[in-house]
Amino acid sequence: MQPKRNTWQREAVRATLAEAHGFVSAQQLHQSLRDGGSTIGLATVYRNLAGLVETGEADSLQSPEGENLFRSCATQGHHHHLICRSCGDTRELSATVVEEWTQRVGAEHGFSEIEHVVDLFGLCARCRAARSA
Amino acid sequence: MQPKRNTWQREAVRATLAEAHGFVSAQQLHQSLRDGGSTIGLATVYRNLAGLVETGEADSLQSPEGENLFRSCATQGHHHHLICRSCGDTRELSATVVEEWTQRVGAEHGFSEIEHVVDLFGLCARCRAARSA
DNA sequence: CGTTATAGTGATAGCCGTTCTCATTTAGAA
DNA sequence: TTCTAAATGAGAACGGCTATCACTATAACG
Ligand SMILES: [Mn+2]
Ligand SMILES: [Mn+2]
Ligand SMILES: [Zn+2]
Ligand SMILES: [Zn+2]
Repeated sequence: MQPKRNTWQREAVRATLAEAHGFVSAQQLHQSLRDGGSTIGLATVYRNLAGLVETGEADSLQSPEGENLFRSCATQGHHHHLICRSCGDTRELSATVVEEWTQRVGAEHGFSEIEHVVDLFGLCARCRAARSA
Repeated sequence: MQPKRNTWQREAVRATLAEAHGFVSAQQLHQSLRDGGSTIGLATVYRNLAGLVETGEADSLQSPEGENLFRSCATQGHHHHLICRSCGDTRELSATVVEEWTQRVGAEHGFSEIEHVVDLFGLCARCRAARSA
């Protein structure tokens, strides 16, 4: 395995991702960085986000619209998310019942190498209040 | 609500979708139609697929690669899928435990209007056998 | 230290799935 | 049959993302 060099770009992506409240897109992150005066390129943001996902430092998921979103999660291992589709506020979830269900269903149908992505999108209490105001 | 006209294009999409074994993309469906001698346009395929999804005649989901896939499902109401990522073979699933978990987690965090998409991708027994052969 | 090999960067072109535009066609009511 | 607007389809446009490649700068090495 080739050594990973430490660049200020990667550190900037890491830091800005950590500051974000919820899941953000690569483009949003890039814009935040540029707004903060950085000259980082968009391709570099994509590359470093992919790298952070690979090492497990960041999580990624598809939005319902098909865009890839990223987050620096507190939980280390496999977990799920409850995400406010309005403000992006995110709660990390563990779901033993879902894991078990996945395994059982896969076995029942003779499937292996089951991949499951279970992320919930909803409207948080704060955003619901703001909407009805 | 404006009346829906019956076109041979819509019927062709419906029929070809019904013939497909598993989930297919709009482009795949378009290609199948053209291969069968149809002169239907790609935009029309997209439009009619969207229409069929709206009326519940077809299901749609995102592949892990982000492409939208469509299927004419036997089950009418809300359900989930177990899909072979190699041959596309699809099993329809009901998942009471997942529904309950979704509701409970949403309530616990004060979220409403929870949207959950739970589709499992795996490798079916037949494809697993073929791979090791 | 300075030198150097090369991983990393970034402007930009390209890719691919999807949607939009708009002139033309056609379903279906009258 | 006539008529109107829903539907179509070729192609342009869009948006997210990846590939390209000349250039930069990290960090190993002397
Ligand atoms: Mn899980
Ligand atoms: Mn469900
Ligand atoms: Zn919110
Ligand atoms: Zn299979």
